[in-house]
Amino acid sequence: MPKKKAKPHRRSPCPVACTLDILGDKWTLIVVRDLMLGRSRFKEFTASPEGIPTNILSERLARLLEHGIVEQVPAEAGSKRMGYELTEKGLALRPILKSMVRWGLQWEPGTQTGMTKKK
Amino acid sequence: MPKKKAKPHRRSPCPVACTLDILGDKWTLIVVRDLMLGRSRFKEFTASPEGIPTNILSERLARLLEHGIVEQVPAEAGSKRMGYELTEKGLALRPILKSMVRWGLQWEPGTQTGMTKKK
DNA sequence: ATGTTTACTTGCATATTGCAACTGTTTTAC
DNA sequence: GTAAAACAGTTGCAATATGCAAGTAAACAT
Repeated sequence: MPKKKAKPHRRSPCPVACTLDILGDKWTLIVVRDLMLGRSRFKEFTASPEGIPTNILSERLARLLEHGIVEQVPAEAGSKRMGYELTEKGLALRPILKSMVRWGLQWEPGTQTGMTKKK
Repeated sequence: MPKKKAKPHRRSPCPVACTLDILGDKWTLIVVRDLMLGRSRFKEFTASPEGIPTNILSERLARLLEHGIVEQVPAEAGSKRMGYELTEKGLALRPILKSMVRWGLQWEPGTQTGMTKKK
């Protein structure tokens, strides 16, 4: 077997459950956040302060590709190396991220924005 | 040791990361969804179509209590049994849930609301 | 051509999940 | 009041996922 079949497991038709089937873990939305901030290369994601392990990053990017949330594009014009960027479906996650930012800032003391500057 | 110290582990001061430290898994927001729909008893949560295992539910409710997202109230007036309900902090999660509902409905075919009726 | 950076993969120890069975209370029925 | 049923979990264990370090191969820079 060259490839394992993707799990078509959807726990229920509830849109919340379905969204969590795709994004419901500790790391996926961190990657999406970085993508929203303009990161696109593998190395850039690993450089974020949360320190995502490379095997996890690799697996999450593959899943996001599979679900059409990110796509691969040449990292630089004419380069063979690839970067990742959000599709329209991925960009549509912005309200979720935004509401999480608001909730965190309001209810979890010590949180703050701006430590994940682009450079 | 009567009790294990709660993990004060916050991966970074980012509000997204912090929110995910608390809610970032497959089940927690399902429980919050049920609480928003008016569920409050242990049995009611296990009755949802996703079928949360009882040990997971137990652990998640404990964590939500710990973070002040839910509180315990007598299930019925004068009853010894307790139910759970959202605090103000918990109710403040509504925008997150709402944006997940919207995203799921728009981008994941086959999702629908209304299958989790109160009774 | 050689060395460095990038983008991963692999192996393995540890932690988390999921399942089923079991336990102690509380409530309901008689 | 007593017995049975329902409720709210806990416990044990197998399966899966995570986290870490080390390794590898292609791309790029010199």
